[in-house]
Amino acid sequence: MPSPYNLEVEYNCAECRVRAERTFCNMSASAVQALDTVKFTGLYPKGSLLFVEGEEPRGVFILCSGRAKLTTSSTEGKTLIVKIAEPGEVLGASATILGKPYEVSAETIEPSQLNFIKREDFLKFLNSHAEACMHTAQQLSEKYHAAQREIRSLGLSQTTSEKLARLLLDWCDRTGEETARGTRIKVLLTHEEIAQMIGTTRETVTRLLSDFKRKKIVDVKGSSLFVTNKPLLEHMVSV
Amino acid sequence: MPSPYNLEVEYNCAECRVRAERTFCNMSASAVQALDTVKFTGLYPKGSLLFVEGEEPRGVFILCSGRAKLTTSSTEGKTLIVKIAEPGEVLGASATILGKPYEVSAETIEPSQLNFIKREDFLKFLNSHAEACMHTAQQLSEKYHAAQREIRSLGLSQTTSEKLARLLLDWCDRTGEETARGTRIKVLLTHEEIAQMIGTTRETVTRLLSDFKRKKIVDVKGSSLFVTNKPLLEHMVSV
DNA sequence: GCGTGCGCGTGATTGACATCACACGACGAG
DNA sequence: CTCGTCGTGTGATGTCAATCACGCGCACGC
Repeated sequence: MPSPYNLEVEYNCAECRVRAERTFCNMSASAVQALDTVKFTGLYPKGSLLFVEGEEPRGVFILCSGRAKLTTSSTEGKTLIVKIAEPGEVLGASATILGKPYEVSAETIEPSQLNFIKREDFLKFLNSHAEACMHTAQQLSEKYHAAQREIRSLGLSQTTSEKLARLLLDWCDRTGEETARGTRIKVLLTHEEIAQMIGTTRETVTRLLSDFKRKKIVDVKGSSLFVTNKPLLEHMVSV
Repeated sequence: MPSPYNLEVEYNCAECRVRAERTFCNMSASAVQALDTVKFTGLYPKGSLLFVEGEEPRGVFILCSGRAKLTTSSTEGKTLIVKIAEPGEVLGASATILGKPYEVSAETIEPSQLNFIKREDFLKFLNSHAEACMHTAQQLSEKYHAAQREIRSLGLSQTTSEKLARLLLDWCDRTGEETARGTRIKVLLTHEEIAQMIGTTRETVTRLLSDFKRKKIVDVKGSSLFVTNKPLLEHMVSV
């Protein structure tokens, strides 16, 4: 029976078919079994707030399917999208481990399946399963690497067009699909959100995209964006 | 006998007096003993390059004393100082764990004592000592948190003066010393390096500091900088 | 001593981007 | 159908900071 969100729901980690592909979940049978006893599986519609920046850590969310945006906001209401989390990522791990407030907010941008683990349970789990702890360290390392890339991008590139170019290339690598007309990426973010990803304003994104279109670098058809001249994009990205 | 760098050198982790204060090193006697057998202790003068961005990970450095700057550079030679690492931090851990190239370069900015552990030895150590793995996860969480703060600072604050203000406040918290004339911080970085920390140019840093002096927010005496009006600085920082 | 390099201070100029402002189509709710 | 809302396109204007350019003091070597 299909779920209300057209998602295959897997309530049992032990039977999850994609487990082996996931840094964290790829564990021995006994560890997975232990995981199954403490987790709470949930389906979340698009727009669900998982946790909010500054809140005390309740626990971690394992993103089984779907995607979530991690954001941080200034007191003036300006928002920065730090990262788009993909399936397999563990959200809120660092705050949970340190016992410090969540440093970002997490919100699903697609219908998503998540496994929630309470803080104490998660810590106990890590302490009793060495491999889980190792995998968590790997997850954290990956997150740290991604954060470093973000820092590079924000701090080293002076021009906004460069940041946008890098974002598009990133999307090509991550979710791009090669077609005769170039690499296709499905843009499910608004210009406003794109602006929040690269730390600029909505208007600038609109203008830059028009510019890219005029220069025949990209081509927009509905929610699809074709990157027709990837070399030129790459050339714009010095960092 | 004093070392050539006026540092107390501790070649034996088991006898290290500050071990308990360090996230990573604060381990059981047996684990510390194991650590002692695989580490290489070294004294490094100011300006030593520990590892370089892009290089294959040889292993990790535990910063026992001194400080190091972590940098990343663009192909055009522009450099960003990502972080100033303080004693107790483990450098290169994420790259070593993932087996991916170092994502930053590390260079000592003071004479420093470091313990080096080869990659295989470090991974073995983590696998055989659960608590070490846990502490590494904590270290990585802290690094990730710090990176998030950096991202906030770079991405959310539009004006450069705000970034500089935040940096100064950061230094007040970290190494500040309260005096009758305000909080004193010792600036061992050049304007150029400060610029690289907040992603701007040397000239702008000079101008902003003059500006702050004119506004009686700070006062510079040699390599000491007095923050005389901290509330005003805090007011500039909205993020 | 004198050069040489380095860190700092400032001016002039320019370009990129934020900001404000408005218009237009799409789409859902009533 | 009509009205609001939302995402998008685009112009006008101002401002902040990058860039270039130069001078100045200070330390260090020979």
